[in-house]
Amino acid sequence: MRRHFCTLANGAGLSTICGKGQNINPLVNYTGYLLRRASVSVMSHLTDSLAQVQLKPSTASVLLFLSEMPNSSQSTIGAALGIKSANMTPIIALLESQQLCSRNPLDGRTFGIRLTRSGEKLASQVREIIEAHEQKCFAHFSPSQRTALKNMLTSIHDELG
Amino acid sequence: MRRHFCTLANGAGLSTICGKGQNINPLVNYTGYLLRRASVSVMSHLTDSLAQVQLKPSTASVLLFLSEMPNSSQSTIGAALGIKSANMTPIIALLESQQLCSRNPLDGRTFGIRLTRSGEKLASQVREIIEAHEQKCFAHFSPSQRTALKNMLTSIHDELG
DNA sequence: GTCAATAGTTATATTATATAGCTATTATTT
DNA sequence: AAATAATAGCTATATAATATAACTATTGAC
Repeated sequence: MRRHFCTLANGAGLSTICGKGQNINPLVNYTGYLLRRASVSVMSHLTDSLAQVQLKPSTASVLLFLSEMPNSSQSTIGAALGIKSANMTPIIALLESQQLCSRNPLDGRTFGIRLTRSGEKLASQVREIIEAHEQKCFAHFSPSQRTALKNMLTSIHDELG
Repeated sequence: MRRHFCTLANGAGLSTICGKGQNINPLVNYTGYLLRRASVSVMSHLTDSLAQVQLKPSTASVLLFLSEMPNSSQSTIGAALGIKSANMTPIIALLESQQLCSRNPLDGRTFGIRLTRSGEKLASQVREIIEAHEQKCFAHFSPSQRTALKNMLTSIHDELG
Protein backbone atom coordinates (compact mmCIF):
# COMPACT_ATOMS: atom_id res chain seq x y z
CA MET A 1 0.00 0.00 0.00
CA ARG A 2 3.08 2.18 -0.28
CA ARG A 3 2.46 5.54 -1.95
CA HIS A 4 5.02 6.55 -4.53
CA PHE A 5 5.74 10.04 -3.36
CA CYS A 6 9.27 9.96 -4.65
CA THR A 7 9.01 9.68 -8.38
CA LEU A 8 12.20 11.43 -9.33
CA ALA A 9 14.01 9.95 -12.29
CA ASN A 10 16.13 6.95 -11.33
CA GLY A 11 14.68 7.16 -7.84
CA ALA A 12 16.93 10.06 -6.95
CA GLY A 13 16.17 12.54 -4.22
CA LEU A 14 15.75 16.29 -4.37
CA SER A 15 19.45 16.79 -3.82
CA THR A 16 20.39 14.88 -6.95
CA ILE A 17 22.85 16.60 -9.16
CA CYS A 18 23.34 15.76 -12.77
CA GLY A 19 26.44 15.72 -14.94
CA LYS A 20 27.58 19.32 -15.03
CA GLY A 21 26.78 20.13 -11.41
CA GLN A 22 23.45 21.46 -12.56
CA ASN A 23 20.36 20.45 -10.64
CA ILE A 24 17.61 18.43 -12.24
CA ASN A 25 14.91 20.49 -10.60
CA PRO A 26 15.16 24.29 -10.61
CA LEU A 27 12.51 24.57 -7.90
CA VAL A 28 14.81 23.24 -5.17
CA ASN A 29 16.06 26.79 -4.72
CA TYR A 30 12.76 27.66 -3.09
CA THR A 31 12.42 26.91 0.60
CA GLY A 32 8.64 26.68 0.25
CA TYR A 33 8.99 24.04 -2.40
CA LEU A 34 11.35 21.97 -0.26
CA LEU A 35 8.98 22.35 2.68
CA ARG A 36 6.12 21.05 0.61
CA ARG A 37 8.03 18.10 -0.79
CA ALA A 38 9.31 17.13 2.65
CA SER A 39 5.83 17.37 4.10
CA VAL A 40 4.34 15.20 1.35
CA SER A 41 7.01 12.54 1.93
CA VAL A 42 6.47 12.50 5.66
CA MET A 43 2.68 12.48 5.36
CA SER A 44 2.85 9.62 2.93
CA HIS A 45 4.93 7.61 5.37
CA LEU A 46 2.53 8.50 8.17
CA THR A 47 -0.48 7.43 6.13
CA ASP A 48 1.15 4.08 5.49
CA SER A 49 2.06 3.69 9.16
CA LEU A 50 -1.45 4.48 10.37
CA ALA A 51 -3.03 2.07 7.91
CA GLN A 52 -2.35 -0.82 10.33
CA VAL A 53 -4.88 0.70 12.75
CA GLN A 54 -7.16 1.88 9.93
CA LEU A 55 -6.86 5.54 10.78
CA LYS A 56 -6.28 8.54 8.58
CA PRO A 57 -3.84 11.22 9.78
CA SER A 58 -6.60 13.73 10.55
CA THR A 59 -8.62 11.22 12.55
CA ALA A 60 -5.53 10.09 14.41
CA SER A 61 -4.65 13.67 15.30
CA VAL A 62 -8.08 14.19 16.83
CA LEU A 63 -7.75 10.94 18.74
CA LEU A 64 -4.39 11.97 20.16
CA PHE A 65 -5.67 15.41 21.02
CA LEU A 66 -8.65 13.97 22.89
CA SER A 67 -6.44 11.57 24.74
CA GLU A 68 -4.53 14.46 26.27
CA MET A 69 -7.31 17.04 26.40
CA PRO A 70 -10.36 15.04 27.46
CA ASN A 71 -13.84 16.52 27.32
CA SER A 72 -12.87 19.12 24.72
CA SER A 73 -15.62 20.44 22.47
CA GLN A 74 -15.47 20.01 18.71
CA SER A 75 -14.75 23.70 18.27
CA THR A 76 -11.87 23.56 20.75
CA ILE A 77 -10.34 20.59 18.99
CA GLY A 78 -10.78 22.23 15.62
CA ALA A 79 -9.30 25.51 16.82
CA ALA A 80 -6.20 23.75 18.16
CA LEU A 81 -5.68 21.47 15.17
CA GLY A 82 -6.71 23.88 12.43
CA ILE A 83 -9.76 21.85 11.42
CA LYS A 84 -12.91 23.76 10.52
CA SER A 85 -16.14 22.84 12.26
CA ALA A 86 -17.68 21.68 9.00
CA ASN A 87 -14.84 19.18 8.65
CA MET A 88 -14.83 18.27 12.32
CA THR A 89 -18.36 16.88 12.20
CA PRO A 90 -17.66 13.75 10.13
CA ILE A 91 -14.44 13.02 12.03
CA ILE A 92 -16.21 12.94 15.38
CA ALA A 93 -19.15 11.08 13.85
CA LEU A 94 -16.78 8.39 12.62
CA LEU A 95 -14.99 8.03 15.96
CA GLU A 96 -18.35 7.86 17.71
CA SER A 97 -19.74 5.29 15.30
CA GLN A 98 -16.79 3.07 16.18
CA GLN A 99 -17.36 3.55 19.90
CA LEU A 100 -14.01 5.29 20.21
CA CYS A 101 -15.52 8.38 21.80
CA SER A 102 -18.73 9.63 23.34
CA ARG A 103 -20.37 13.05 23.41
CA ASN A 104 -21.60 14.55 26.64
CA PRO A 105 -23.59 17.78 26.49
CA LEU A 106 -21.84 20.68 28.23
CA ASP A 107 -24.71 23.03 27.47
CA GLY A 108 -27.50 23.14 24.94
CA ARG A 109 -25.23 23.43 21.94
CA THR A 110 -21.80 22.16 23.04
CA PHE A 111 -20.59 18.63 23.62
CA GLY A 112 -17.58 17.51 25.56
CA ILE A 113 -15.94 14.63 23.71
CA ARG A 114 -14.37 11.84 25.70
CA LEU A 115 -12.51 8.81 24.48
CA THR A 116 -13.95 5.48 25.52
CA ARG A 117 -11.78 2.72 26.93
CA SER A 118 -11.13 1.36 23.45
CA GLY A 119 -10.51 4.90 22.20
CA GLU A 120 -7.77 5.32 24.80
CA LYS A 121 -6.32 1.97 23.88
CA LEU A 122 -6.19 2.93 20.23
CA ALA A 123 -4.63 6.29 21.14
CA SER A 124 -1.81 4.40 22.87
CA GLN A 125 -1.24 2.35 19.77
CA VAL A 126 -1.22 5.49 17.67
CA ARG A 127 1.36 7.04 19.97
CA GLU A 128 3.65 4.09 19.44
CA ILE A 129 3.15 4.15 15.71
CA ILE A 130 3.95 7.84 15.56
CA GLU A 131 7.05 7.47 17.70
CA ALA A 132 8.36 4.91 15.23
CA HIS A 133 7.32 7.11 12.34
CA GLU A 134 9.13 10.14 13.77
CA GLN A 135 12.15 7.97 14.38
CA LYS A 136 12.16 6.88 10.77
CA CYS A 137 11.76 10.42 9.42
CA PHE A 138 13.93 12.46 11.73
CA ALA A 139 16.33 10.14 13.55
CA HIS A 140 19.17 11.13 11.24
CA PHE A 141 19.19 14.59 12.84
CA SER A 142 20.98 15.35 16.08
CA PRO A 143 18.83 16.45 19.03
CA SER A 144 19.95 20.05 18.60
CA GLN A 145 19.19 19.95 14.89
CA ARG A 146 15.74 18.58 15.61
CA THR A 147 15.11 21.31 18.14
CA ALA A 148 16.25 23.95 15.67
CA LEU A 149 14.01 22.45 13.00
CA LYS A 150 10.98 22.38 15.26
CA ASN A 151 11.54 25.99 16.26
CA MET A 152 11.84 27.08 12.66
CA LEU A 153 8.72 25.19 11.59
CA THR A 154 6.77 26.69 14.48
CA SER A 155 7.91 30.19 13.62
CA ILE A 156 6.96 29.74 9.97
CA HIS A 157 3.43 28.87 10.99
CA ASP A 158 3.21 31.64 13.55
CA GLU A 159 4.68 34.25 11.21
CA LEU A 160 1.89 33.63 8.70
CA GLY A 161 -0.84 33.37 11.33
CA MET B 1 -10.18 34.90 -0.98
CA ARG B 2 -7.89 34.34 1.98
CA ARG B 3 -7.92 30.82 3.30
CA HIS B 4 -8.18 30.51 7.06
CA PHE B 5 -5.43 28.06 7.69
CA CYS B 6 -4.77 29.39 11.15
CA THR B 7 -7.84 28.68 13.16
CA LEU B 8 -6.28 28.39 16.57
CA ALA B 9 -8.33 29.82 19.39
CA ASN B 10 -7.88 33.57 19.76
CA GLY B 11 -5.82 33.49 16.58
CA ALA B 12 -2.83 32.14 18.42
CA GLY B 13 -0.01 30.29 16.76
CA LEU B 14 1.35 26.83 17.41
CA SER B 15 3.74 28.16 19.99
CA THR B 16 0.97 29.49 22.19
CA ILE B 17 1.22 28.57 25.78
CA CYS B 18 -1.72 28.66 28.13
CA GLY B 19 -2.00 29.58 31.78
CA LYS B 20 0.09 27.00 33.59
CA GLY B 21 2.86 26.81 31.00
CA GLN B 22 1.05 23.89 29.44
CA ASN B 23 0.62 23.79 25.68
CA ILE B 24 -2.80 23.95 24.09
CA ASN B 25 -1.91 21.37 21.50
CA PRO B 26 -0.13 18.19 22.55
CA LEU B 27 0.80 17.41 18.95
CA VAL B 28 3.38 20.19 18.73
CA ASN B 29 5.89 17.78 20.22
CA TYR B 30 5.94 15.95 16.91
CA THR B 31 8.26 17.28 14.24
CA GLY B 32 6.11 15.74 11.54
CA TYR B 33 3.08 17.58 12.81
CA LEU B 34 4.91 20.91 12.82
CA LEU B 35 6.19 20.21 9.33
CA ARG B 36 2.68 19.59 8.12
CA ARG B 37 1.22 22.69 9.76
CA ALA B 38 4.02 24.88 8.41
CA SER B 39 3.56 23.46 4.94
CA VAL B 40 -0.18 24.06 5.00
CA SER B 41 0.33 27.67 6.08
CA VAL B 42 2.91 28.32 3.38
CA MET B 43 0.87 26.59 0.67
CA SER B 44 -2.16 28.60 1.64
CA HIS B 45 -0.20 31.82 1.28
CA LEU B 46 1.18 30.63 -2.04
CA THR B 47 -2.28 29.76 -3.32
CA ASP B 48 -3.47 33.23 -2.45
CA SER B 49 -0.43 34.83 -4.09
CA LEU B 50 -0.83 32.86 -7.31
CA ALA B 51 -4.52 33.71 -7.55
CA GLN B 52 -3.64 37.05 -9.17
CA VAL B 53 -2.34 35.17 -12.21
CA GLN B 54 -5.05 32.50 -11.95
CA LEU B 55 -2.65 29.63 -11.42
CA LYS B 56 -2.71 26.78 -8.94
CA PRO B 57 0.55 25.83 -7.24
CA SER B 58 0.93 22.60 -9.22
CA THR B 59 0.39 24.34 -12.55
CA ALA B 60 2.77 27.12 -11.60
CA SER B 61 5.46 24.59 -10.65
CA VAL B 62 5.22 22.98 -14.07
CA LEU B 63 5.39 26.38 -15.73
CA LEU B 64 8.55 27.28 -13.82
CA PHE B 65 10.10 23.93 -14.53
CA LEU B 66 9.48 24.28 -18.26
CA SER B 67 10.87 27.77 -18.24
CA GLU B 68 14.22 26.44 -17.08
CA MET B 69 14.13 23.00 -18.69
CA PRO B 70 12.58 23.63 -22.10
CA ASN B 71 11.47 20.78 -24.32
CA SER B 72 11.08 18.37 -21.41
CA SER B 73 8.64 15.51 -21.81
CA GLN B 74 5.67 15.09 -19.49
CA SER B 75 7.31 12.09 -17.87
CA THR B 76 10.51 14.04 -17.22
CA ILE B 77 8.60 16.91 -15.65
CA GLY B 78 6.55 14.52 -13.56
CA ALA B 79 9.62 12.61 -12.43
CA ALA B 80 11.33 15.80 -11.29
CA LEU B 81 8.32 17.34 -9.58
CA GLY B 82 6.80 14.17 -8.15
CA ILE B 83 3.67 14.36 -10.31
CA LYS B 84 2.31 11.11 -11.71
CA SER B 85 1.71 10.89 -15.41
CA ALA B 86 -2.03 10.48 -14.90
CA ASN B 87 -2.05 13.80 -13.10
CA MET B 88 0.35 15.45 -15.52
CA THR B 89 -2.03 15.07 -18.45
CA PRO B 90 -4.65 17.63 -17.36
CA ILE B 91 -1.98 20.12 -16.25
CA ILE B 92 -0.33 20.17 -19.66
CA ALA B 93 -3.71 20.14 -21.38
CA LEU B 94 -4.70 23.24 -19.45
CA LEU B 95 -1.47 25.09 -20.21
CA GLU B 96 -1.80 24.17 -23.86
CA SER B 97 -5.45 25.23 -24.02
CA GLN B 98 -4.36 28.66 -22.82
CA GLN B 99 -1.57 28.83 -25.41
CA LEU B 100 1.02 28.88 -22.66
CA CYS B 101 2.88 25.88 -24.08
CA SER B 102 3.06 23.72 -27.17
CA ARG B 103 3.82 20.04 -27.67
CA ASN B 104 6.36 18.93 -30.24
CA PRO B 105 6.72 15.21 -30.94
CA LEU B 106 10.14 13.86 -30.02
CA ASP B 107 9.21 10.41 -31.24
CA GLY B 108 6.00 8.52 -31.79
CA ARG B 109 4.93 8.56 -28.17
CA THR B 110 6.86 11.41 -26.49
CA PHE B 111 6.32 15.14 -26.73
CA GLY B 112 8.77 17.88 -25.85
CA ILE B 113 6.89 20.69 -24.15
CA ARG B 114 7.93 24.27 -24.79
CA LEU B 115 6.54 27.43 -23.31
CA THR B 116 5.18 29.94 -25.79
CA ARG B 117 6.08 33.61 -25.63
CA SER B 118 3.13 34.28 -23.33
CA GLY B 119 4.03 31.19 -21.29
CA GLU B 120 7.51 32.64 -20.71
CA LYS B 121 6.02 35.97 -19.79
CA LEU B 122 3.73 34.35 -17.26
CA ALA B 123 6.65 32.35 -15.87
CA SER B 124 8.47 35.62 -15.20
CA GLN B 125 5.48 36.96 -13.34
CA VAL B 126 5.28 33.75 -11.35
CA ARG B 127 8.94 34.07 -10.45
CA GLU B 128 8.33 37.53 -9.03
CA ILE B 129 5.27 36.39 -7.12
CA ILE B 130 7.18 33.51 -5.62
CA GLU B 131 10.13 35.68 -4.64
CA ALA B 132 7.75 37.92 -2.71
CA HIS B 133 6.03 34.89 -1.24
CA GLU B 134 9.31 33.39 -0.05
CA GLN B 135 10.26 36.74 1.38
CA LYS B 136 7.01 36.86 3.34
CA CYS B 137 7.36 33.31 4.64
CA PHE B 138 11.07 33.03 5.35
CA ALA B 139 12.57 36.53 5.56
CA HIS B 140 12.61 36.39 9.34
CA PHE B 141 15.36 33.77 9.17
CA SER B 142 19.02 34.64 8.72
CA PRO B 143 20.73 33.39 5.55
CA SER B 144 22.52 30.67 7.49
CA GLN B 145 19.28 29.59 9.14
CA ARG B 146 17.60 29.42 5.76
CA THR B 147 20.43 27.33 4.37
CA ALA B 148 20.25 24.98 7.33
CA LEU B 149 16.49 24.69 6.92
CA LYS B 150 16.74 23.92 3.21
CA ASN B 151 19.37 21.27 3.86
CA MET B 152 17.25 19.63 6.52
CA LEU B 153 14.12 19.65 4.37
CA THR B 154 16.03 18.14 1.47
CA SER B 155 17.47 15.41 3.65
CA ILE B 156 14.04 14.56 5.05
CA HIS B 157 12.75 13.97 1.55
CA ASP B 158 15.82 12.06 0.46
CA GLU B 159 15.88 9.92 3.58
CA LEU B 160 12.38 8.64 2.86
CA GLY B 161 12.89 8.28 -0.88
C1' DG C 1 10.39 -10.77 -34.10
C1' DT C 2 8.62 -11.42 -29.91
C1' DC C 3 8.09 -9.52 -25.56
C1' DA C 4 8.77 -6.17 -22.07
C1' DA C 5 9.01 -1.47 -20.82
C1' DT C 6 7.61 3.28 -21.48
C1' DA C 7 4.62 7.59 -22.75
C1' DG C 8 0.59 9.24 -22.43
C1' DT C 9 -4.57 9.03 -21.63
C1' DT C 10 -9.00 8.14 -19.31
C1' DA C 11 -11.81 7.26 -15.59
C1' DT C 12 -12.31 7.28 -10.95
C1' DA C 13 -11.30 7.37 -5.77
C1' DT C 14 -9.47 9.46 -1.50
C1' DT C 15 -7.83 13.01 1.77
C1' DA C 16 -7.64 17.32 3.31
C1' DT C 17 -8.94 21.40 2.61
C1' DA C 18 -12.65 25.30 1.57
C1' DT C 19 -17.54 28.11 1.45
C1' DA C 20 -22.21 29.04 2.21
C1' DG C 21 -26.30 28.51 4.45
C1' DC C 22 -28.92 26.66 8.09
C1' DT C 23 -30.81 25.76 13.23
C1' DA C 24 -30.45 26.17 17.88
C1' DT C 25 -28.42 28.11 21.76
C1' DT C 26 -25.85 31.32 24.46
C1' DA C 27 -23.90 35.92 25.34
C1' DT C 28 -24.09 40.90 24.91
C1' DT C 29 -26.06 45.26 24.74
C1' DT C 30 -29.11 48.40 25.21
C1' DA D 1 -36.38 41.78 29.43
C1' DA D 2 -36.09 42.16 24.67
C1' DA D 3 -33.44 42.60 20.76
C1' DT D 4 -29.31 41.49 18.61
C1' DA D 5 -24.90 39.38 17.94
C1' DA D 6 -21.90 35.57 18.38
C1' DT D 7 -21.09 30.69 18.75
C1' DA D 8 -21.70 25.39 18.17
C1' DG D 9 -22.61 22.24 15.23
C1' DC D 10 -24.60 20.23 10.82
C1' DT D 11 -25.42 19.68 5.76
C1' DA D 12 -24.30 20.13 1.23
C1' DT D 13 -20.99 20.97 -1.90
C1' DA D 14 -16.53 22.42 -4.21
C1' DT D 15 -11.52 22.24 -5.08
C1' DA D 16 -6.52 20.75 -5.16
C1' DA D 17 -3.48 17.31 -4.85
C1' DT D 18 -2.81 13.10 -4.46
C1' DA D 19 -3.75 7.82 -5.73
C1' DT D 20 -4.96 3.28 -8.68
C1' DA D 21 -6.24 0.62 -12.57
C1' DA D 22 -6.83 -0.26 -17.18
C1' DC D 23 -6.01 1.04 -21.70
C1' DT D 24 -3.43 2.25 -26.52
C1' DA D 25 0.46 3.04 -29.04
C1' DT D 26 5.21 3.06 -29.48
C1' DT D 27 9.89 1.98 -28.45
C1' DG D 28 13.67 -0.94 -26.71
C1' DA D 29 15.86 -5.44 -25.60
C1' DC D 30 16.92 -10.26 -26.12
